[in-house]
Amino acid sequence: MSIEIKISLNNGLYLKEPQDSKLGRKIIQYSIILIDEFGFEAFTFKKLAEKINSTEASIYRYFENKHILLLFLVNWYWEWVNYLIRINTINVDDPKKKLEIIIHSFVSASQENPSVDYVNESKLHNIVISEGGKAYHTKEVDTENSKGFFSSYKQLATTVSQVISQINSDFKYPFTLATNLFEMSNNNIYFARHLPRLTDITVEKDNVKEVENMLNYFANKLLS
Amino acid sequence: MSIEIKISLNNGLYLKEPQDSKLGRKIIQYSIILIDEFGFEAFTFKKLAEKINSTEASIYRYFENKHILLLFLVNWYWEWVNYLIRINTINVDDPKKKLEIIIHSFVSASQENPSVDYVNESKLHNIVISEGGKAYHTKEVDTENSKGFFSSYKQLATTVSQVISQINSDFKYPFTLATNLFEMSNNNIYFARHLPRLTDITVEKDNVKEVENMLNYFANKLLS
DNA sequence: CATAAAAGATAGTATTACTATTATTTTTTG
DNA sequence: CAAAAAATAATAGTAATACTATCTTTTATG
Repeated sequence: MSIEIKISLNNGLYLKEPQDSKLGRKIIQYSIILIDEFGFEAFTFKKLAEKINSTEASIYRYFENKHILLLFLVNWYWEWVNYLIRINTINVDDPKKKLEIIIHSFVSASQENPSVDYVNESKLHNIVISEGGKAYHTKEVDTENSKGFFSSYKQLATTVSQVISQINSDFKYPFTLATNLFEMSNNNIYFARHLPRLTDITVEKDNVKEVENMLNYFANKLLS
Repeated sequence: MSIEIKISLNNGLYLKEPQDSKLGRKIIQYSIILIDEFGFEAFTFKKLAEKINSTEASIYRYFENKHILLLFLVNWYWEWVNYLIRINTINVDDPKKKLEIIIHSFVSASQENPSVDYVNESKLHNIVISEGGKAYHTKEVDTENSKGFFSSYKQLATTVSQVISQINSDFKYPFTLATNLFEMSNNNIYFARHLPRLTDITVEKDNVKEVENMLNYFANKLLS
């Protein structure tokens, strides 16, 4: 026996709930592995089908197309970070301490005792870092937004913005700072790995301590 | 007679210099229009060829594929911003004033008296806002980086980081702040237009004054 | 065990992202 | 200005992608 958490997502993100069947969970599990390995552009349902010994048609019964699948994964990640923040800030009253926990969740959600066996949180974090922006940088962003496909990100931004306002109620840009801390975290990890001349920080292996320090410094300075 | 500026880019970005021929310039001009209109994913060389009454094969003589063409356009934009900063900060000694000019260039490079007739700077800025990240979020980033395909962005980051260090030589994150001001500018304009709950600012028409104020506030606070 | 639902097998289509070849037009330059 | 060279256009073709449709087999459930 074990405690299971199931992250529930906007039901427009799938045609059939993938978390409720064996095949569905395999689609999630191996899409993460393949997108991480080949990148989103080179990832296809055909390759995924081969990998899991299934067929393209079967995958299409779960997800409309690979873009919606990416949205599903990115939403899963946003919900996961939301969840981590919630449980790790229980009984924490000091908003400054809360923001530290939030920042810690941003940089290393991947290392937080993974509890869903079909999701490799570390690889999923890498996907969010490398491909996450593609989830909302499309021509369909407005229709998708109206269907609620970004509500988990908004929820995250709202939670963080509230903590920011608790720290400094005069601060004029709580949402901007909230999303920026998240984007900056992913961006600077990416830059450190691939375009190091665009950042000051270094990331060795999965040691993101420098990013965490940097984000804390920015947040403290801006809210002082 | 008129003064012409020609922005020269890394020659790995094209097979044949498009700025030197009529067809090449049409490719640049209409690819900007079409990518802005349809988005990068739906943009194809076939559609572009039809639009300019040419053929796919002819376009392929200039650019290896549409991804390299996007890189070309984004690099053109980076160089353009570099150029704007250079000319607008001549004879400006105060680094704080310089940074204000830099921020102004980030938010409204599009409105700065365009001088290359085959480039619609406003649409190009929209492409950078909506699709710019895709230029470096690919599996080929490391090879492309080694070919110098991101040197214009690095150049921009270096210039800005130097001004930042002039303002406050103790500031530990000049590159991070430099790239972040740029990314934050584009990101928040995008959010204001499509996902307004993720930002505090509003952008009406092309009035990006609020973004400019916000970036100045962030920069001043961080460097004080 | 009957029935429905899920998954697999197979086939097929339109579009995309190219490459190759030849013909025609435009530009260069001697 | 004519010849040669270069650029472009026209056409055709291929492999892969992103699907859709249909039918059969397997698995779950009451």
